[in-house]
Amino acid sequence: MRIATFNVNGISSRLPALLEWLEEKQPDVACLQELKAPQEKFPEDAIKAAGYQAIWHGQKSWNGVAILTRGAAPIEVGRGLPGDEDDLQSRYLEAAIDGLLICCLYLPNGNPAPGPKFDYKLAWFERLIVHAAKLIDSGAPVVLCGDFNVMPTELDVYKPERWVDDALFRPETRAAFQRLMAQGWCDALRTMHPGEKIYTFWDYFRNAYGRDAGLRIDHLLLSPALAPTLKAAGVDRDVRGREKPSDHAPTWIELDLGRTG
DNA sequence: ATGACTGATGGAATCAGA
Repeated sequence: MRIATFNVNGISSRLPALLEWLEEKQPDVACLQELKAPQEKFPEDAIKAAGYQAIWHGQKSWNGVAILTRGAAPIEVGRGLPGDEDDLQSRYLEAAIDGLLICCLYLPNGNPAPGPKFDYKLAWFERLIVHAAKLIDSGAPVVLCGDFNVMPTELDVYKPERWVDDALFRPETRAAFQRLMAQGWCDALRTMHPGEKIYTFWDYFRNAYGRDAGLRIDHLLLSPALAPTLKAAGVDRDVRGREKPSDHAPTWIELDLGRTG
């Protein structure tokens, strides 16, 4: 089973690129972030015509997440990250698919830091850590994936010294990510490619893609029950080099679910 | 160190992204 995460940076303007990629790679599951569209503006018909069923949580102007499936329909089990009734931002969606629990997230950017946006990022992170602990404890096969807006280590940044004060790389942010990982999650990309330079995002500024000035901020984390099924992982880098691209590239894993028994 | 680009909104200029 192939599962991908892709921050599309606006599903309306990215629709042609998204459909091209879906047709090409045919992932079984695609988690999307930054729809930047209200609930009623999700291009449901075009997605259906491409062979996918979808659930989504839209929001006007910003945020927005979706889960697409090619086989069985996604069964929604959660909308919005638990822990703060007043948080109205559309950043979390959870679905049961083929016996797996797929969690699609868009963690806040948090810049400028310090400041209220950074505080929101860290608070959101704490809620995620609490929720993720429950998922781990359940023993269920879980994929926790999306745009985490965190570079976990220096290897994940083209020029670490320039990012130390940035919300995506500050010590507090990296520490939060480490605490999440300490629950027992498997960072699929890093596990399959230890020590390798892998990026999932390149800024639109200054020809960042051409210079390979990238960041690894989109992640797929596997619960212990699923980690042994990991067969392959990668980034569809070329998608970032096409016409009207998102600033993120699709990032994916391949699971061999036959091995779960 | 910043924001050279891009998208959404709304119909120009501003916010947000990372």
